[in-house]
Amino acid sequence: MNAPLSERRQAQLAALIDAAERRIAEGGMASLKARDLAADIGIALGGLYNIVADLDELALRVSSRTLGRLGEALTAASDALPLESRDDAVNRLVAIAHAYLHFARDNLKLWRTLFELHLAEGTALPTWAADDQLRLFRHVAEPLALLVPTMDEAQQALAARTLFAAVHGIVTLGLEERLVAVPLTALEAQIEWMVRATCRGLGE
Amino acid sequence: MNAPLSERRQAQLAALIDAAERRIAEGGMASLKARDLAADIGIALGGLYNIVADLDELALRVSSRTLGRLGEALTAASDALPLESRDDAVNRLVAIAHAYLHFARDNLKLWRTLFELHLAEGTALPTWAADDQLRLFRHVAEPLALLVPTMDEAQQALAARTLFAAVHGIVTLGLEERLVAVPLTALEAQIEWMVRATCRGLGE
DNA sequence: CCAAGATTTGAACGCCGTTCAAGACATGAA
DNA sequence: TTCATGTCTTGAACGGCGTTCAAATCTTGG
Repeated sequence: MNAPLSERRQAQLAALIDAAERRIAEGGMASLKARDLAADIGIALGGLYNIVADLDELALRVSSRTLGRLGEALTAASDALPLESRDDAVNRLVAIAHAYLHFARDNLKLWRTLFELHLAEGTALPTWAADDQLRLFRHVAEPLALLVPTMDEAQQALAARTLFAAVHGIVTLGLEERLVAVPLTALEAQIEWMVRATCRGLGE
Repeated sequence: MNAPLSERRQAQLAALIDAAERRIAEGGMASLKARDLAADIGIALGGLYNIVADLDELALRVSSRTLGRLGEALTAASDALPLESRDDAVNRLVAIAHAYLHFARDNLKLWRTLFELHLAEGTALPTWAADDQLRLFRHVAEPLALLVPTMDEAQQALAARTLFAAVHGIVTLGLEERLVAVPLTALEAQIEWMVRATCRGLGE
């Protein structure tokens, strides 16, 4: 075992993130235990802190990976559709919203940890993590721009954010199993209804 | 100190919830520590578990109180407005949404703990807690019923839930300080825009 | 082959929620 | 009043957690 240091570290980091991702997918963020992870990748307990500053950083790295996969899912949903007419734009927004719902459902625990990261009060999140978030909004902003060409860019960004947030809220409550369960198809219908209504409202 | 047991217990429970509420309002759910709370109300550490089964139950009781206050805030916002025409109904929905935003902002940490309760996998939440949630949806359902009188009750309930969820999502992302800050007035405008657009969409 | 530096190790620390044997206390009968 | 009995309260102790750091182990250039 004598690969160059940095390479070895890189491999250890990747293995660690893999293990953490598996653990979170299985049992949520609450099951991210230092001792388990160290055992998973075959190092001593203290060794974790040579790879990663603390478990929060690790959760953040897993989240970044999850955000990446989410972005791919939204891209796949977008690219399948044309974007020429206003109708196309609306259909794309619906498709993106549906893709968001399905990603959240298929990656429930990982998706939830995206919003359970509580960075220690003072510290801001790394720029690479913030960038991932902005990329998501852009998925929405692109078709939206076609619907409201008169808005300036800041307004468009804000509108995209709002639409994203609304869909996010519906998905969040819809997948919250401590409330009355809503069938997936009903959830899809509600999301579509709400996106179309909002788009209609945009024109006025 | 010789009040009847149940009375004494009731007082201890109230004091405990008070202390927990103060702690959460100050530092979020993460600062709900058994030893601090025991000191706050002047009992021994172990004594907590005579009053409450565990800290989760305590967080739930604080949340119930918070939901109660939220309900009052929404009621106050509703009662200030007439409810006769369709326009009245829309205005009420906007007012309720705005009241929700302001409550969340003014009670940030307490409001957030409403959604951070992670009951141990298997156990369902007590009925008294579930009822509080349904009461909230009813605030939205009442004016909504006036807008869509043709829907049956189940459909109306679902629509109310969806509208509530959409507003909730906008508020959640809007108050998330790890993203770009959005001014309060902009948030209000976005919420109003989205509620009105949705209402317009309802008619079609 | 060795010395010096880098890396890994796991025992130990401090903090946490929760438990439970032991002590303090109240109550009613004698 | 005195004591026995049942109830409530106490805080030391337990097991588990994230994190640290002196010591052990490896790696490497001379």
